[in-house]
Amino acid sequence: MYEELKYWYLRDHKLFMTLSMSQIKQLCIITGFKKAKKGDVIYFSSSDLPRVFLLKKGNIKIVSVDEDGNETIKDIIQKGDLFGELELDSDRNSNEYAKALTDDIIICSFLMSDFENLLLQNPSLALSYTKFVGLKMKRIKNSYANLMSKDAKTRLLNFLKDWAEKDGKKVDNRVIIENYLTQNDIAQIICTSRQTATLLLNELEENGLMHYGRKEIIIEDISKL
Amino acid sequence: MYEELKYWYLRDHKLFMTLSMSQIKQLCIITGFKKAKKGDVIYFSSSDLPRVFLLKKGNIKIVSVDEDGNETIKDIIQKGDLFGELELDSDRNSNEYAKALTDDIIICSFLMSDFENLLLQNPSLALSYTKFVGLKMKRIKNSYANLMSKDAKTRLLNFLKDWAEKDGKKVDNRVIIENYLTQNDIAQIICTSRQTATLLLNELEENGLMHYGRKEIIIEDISKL
DNA sequence: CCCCAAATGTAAACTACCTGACATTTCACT
DNA sequence: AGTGAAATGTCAGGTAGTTTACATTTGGGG
Repeated sequence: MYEELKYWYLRDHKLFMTLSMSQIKQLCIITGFKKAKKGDVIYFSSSDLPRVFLLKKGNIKIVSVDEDGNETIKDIIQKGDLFGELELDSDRNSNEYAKALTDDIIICSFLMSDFENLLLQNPSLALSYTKFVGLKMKRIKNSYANLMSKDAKTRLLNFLKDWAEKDGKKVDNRVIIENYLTQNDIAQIICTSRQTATLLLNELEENGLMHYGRKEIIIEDISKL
Repeated sequence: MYEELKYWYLRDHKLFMTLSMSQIKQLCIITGFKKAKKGDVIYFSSSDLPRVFLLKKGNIKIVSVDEDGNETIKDIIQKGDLFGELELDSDRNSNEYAKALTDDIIICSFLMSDFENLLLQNPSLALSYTKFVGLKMKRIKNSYANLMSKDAKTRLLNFLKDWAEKDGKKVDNRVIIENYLTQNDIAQIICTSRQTATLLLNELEENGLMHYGRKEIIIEDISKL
């Protein structure tokens, strides 16, 4: 039954819905089933075989450290997201690691080579996957354009709107987001200093546009952001 | 013979090398064969069916215009590059256009729907294509990290090294690049103002590290950049 | 060959943001 | 219940880079 559960976790993802049970079993996910809790550093053991990961529950951030020791948040992964070597082209020299942002993390994983084989046998899956990667690329390109040309305030606003849409519970125009990010995290995501982020958040608060709390974020009127 | 030429242009690309001639013909490239010269604005007729493009000769830039009218260079496309709706997911609302940077541009194109069908019939092509898109994504991610955390000077240096590697003729440590970018273009690519770019380029010139000319760029010692 | 628009050069004023340096608050854990 | 580390709040000083505003040079088209 426990075994079955693992397969189910994969099957549950819309990318894999069209696969038969035997095909899912091919992905040989036996070794790839992990739990973690808040603050845990999760992976990128460069010794290991390259893998693709699927986050079933919780939220994690992908952090990369450059030669100067600067930490950059590369990505926020949410429930249902695939991550890891999506490029299907492993170069493990990148200095990245993942960190759990919430308790109760569940991650499935499978070997890239198994996944590639499956793609070869299943063209429509390959096409879906290609579109999926493409979509991801499009998102990156957008946030990219956003970061470059706008000032910190606009970037924060855009990020909040984005977050609210992806993760918030909306009642009329009031949105409540379960918060798993510190102000420092937010600052890193929108590429500014912690101080500036704090300043801007407080400014929004004074204007009655939102409330930042450690547990949740309340946006009074999303349309006014 | 002219017809044959078109097929050849496609076949010549390593992504399509494994295809049979009949498969290539499936791509129905008849309508997609364009020439252009410097300064020409090339495409993104949103009325048209979504296409994938292949640049056979020359250099072009993809420019996007945001609501404030700011122009951002999204990409520089070089000979052999695929571009356009690589995401296989057309949303044509984006305000993008392509502009020829050199004379003597040759572009092939094919319909996305044809391409998708081909991918479905040819899983190994699908896999190659996915890897190809993945690689592109990785590059974008890198330049992204680069742009955010470094100052303008470092960004310029990185761009120059990159350019030299992709496009330069190297003799020992001396690299000559055929220049198709104005200083303004360079400024936009590294996300700074034209003035700053000019300043930095002249600084490099004074230090004897490189020479910027409208026709060519000479880097005296690439290892010293 | 000349002209003009585009590309390049230069400089001062201004500003958004970063850095560093704290004080204060919160919350997880003993 | 208390405490220490992490998160948040606040402020002054410094600066990289933008903006504005012009002057100069270049090269392609008539």
